[in-house]
Amino acid sequence: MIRLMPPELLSIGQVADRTGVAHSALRFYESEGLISASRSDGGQRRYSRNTLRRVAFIRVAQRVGLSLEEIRGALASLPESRTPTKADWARLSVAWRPRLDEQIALLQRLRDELTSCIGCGCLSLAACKLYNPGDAAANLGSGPRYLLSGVRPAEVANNVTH
Amino acid sequence: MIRLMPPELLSIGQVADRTGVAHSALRFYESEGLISASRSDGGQRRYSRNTLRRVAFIRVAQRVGLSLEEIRGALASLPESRTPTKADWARLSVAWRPRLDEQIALLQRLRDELTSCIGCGCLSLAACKLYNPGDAAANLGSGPRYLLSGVRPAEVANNVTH
DNA sequence: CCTTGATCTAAAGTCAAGTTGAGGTTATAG
DNA sequence: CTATAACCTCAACTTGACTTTAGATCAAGG
Repeated sequence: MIRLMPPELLSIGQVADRTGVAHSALRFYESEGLISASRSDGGQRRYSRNTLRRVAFIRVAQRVGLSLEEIRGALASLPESRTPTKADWARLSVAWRPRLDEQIALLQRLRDELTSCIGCGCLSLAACKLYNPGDAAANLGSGPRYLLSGVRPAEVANNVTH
Repeated sequence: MIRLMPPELLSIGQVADRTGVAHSALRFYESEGLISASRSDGGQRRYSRNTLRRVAFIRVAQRVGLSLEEIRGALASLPESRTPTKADWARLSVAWRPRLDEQIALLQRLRDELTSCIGCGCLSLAACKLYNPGDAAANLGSGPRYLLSGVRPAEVANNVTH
C-alpha cells in the first residue's frame, strides 16, 4: 500500500510531488503562515487535501508577481477552521480579478509604448509615459519586488524623493 | 552655474535625479556591467547622455519581470563604443515584442482560467491548465525570479523531478 | 583659500524566498 | 525485526538587487 494514513491526509512528500513544490519550500510556507498542517503521532506533517489548492494558489499568485506577504493576506480571507468552500474560493477569485486586469493593462501599455516610443523618433524613453508614471512603485521597497505590484502611484507620490 | 562639465556629460547625481534611480543603484548597475561611465580628472563618474536611456530601459525591463542578467544580455546587443542609434534601439525593441506578448498572454490565461477553474465546479486548481503548464519554470532557478520569465516548458521538461 | 555639498571606494548589511546540511527520528516493506 | 526511505529541527548559506556606513577626496561658490 502506498497510504496507510489517516482518512485523507497527505505527507509532505505527497504534497511536494503533487504540487511540484519542494519540501523545503512547503516547510518555509508553513513557517510564514501561508499553509498549515497537523501532525502524526510521530510528529510528521499531515496535510489536509485542501492544502493542495492553497499551494497551487500561492504559486499562481507568485507568477502574477505578488509577494508572499500579499498572498498571505489573500489567503487569510479563507477560513482556517473549516475546509474552504467553493464560495470561499470564488470570493477570493473575484477579489483578484481587478488585480490581474490591472497587471495585464500595465504590460500592454508597456508593450505598446515601448514600440511607439522607440519607433516614433522622439527616442525619449525616459521622458515618456512608458517610464515615468508607475515608476514610483519601483522605489517603494528595496529591490524589484514591487514591480508590477499594482501599487497606485498616488500611494507613493510623496515618496519619490530619494 | 549648474554644469561646468565636459560637453554633454552627467554626474551621478544628475543621472540619479533624472532617472529616479538611486546613486547606489547606478554604481551597482555599473558593477554588474549594465551601464558604464568615464571618469573626471578627479575620478568621479561622468555619464554620457545615452546612459539615461539605458537606465530607463533597465527599469522598464525590470517591470516586465526580467532579471538584471537577462537585461544585461539585451543591452549587450547595443554598441558599447558609439552612441546607440535609433536603429539600434529599434532592433532591441522589436526583439522584445514577442517577449512582452508572451508575458501578456500568460497573464490573460491566468486570469481567465483562475476564474473558470474556480467557478466551474471542478475546483481542481492544481490539476488544471492554470497551474501546471508553465510550472516547470518555477523549478528552474532558486526562488521566484524565473516566474513570468517566459522559459519554455520544453527547456525544463526533464527537470521537474525534484 | 576655505567650506560645503557631491562623489569616491570598499565592505557590510538587508530583504525575500528559499536551499542545504548535520544529526536524529519515524514509517513501512519485506 | 530490521533496513531504508521519508521526515524532523535548527542553523547557516544562497541569490538577486540593492542600501548603508565609514572614512577619504573632489568641485565650485564666496
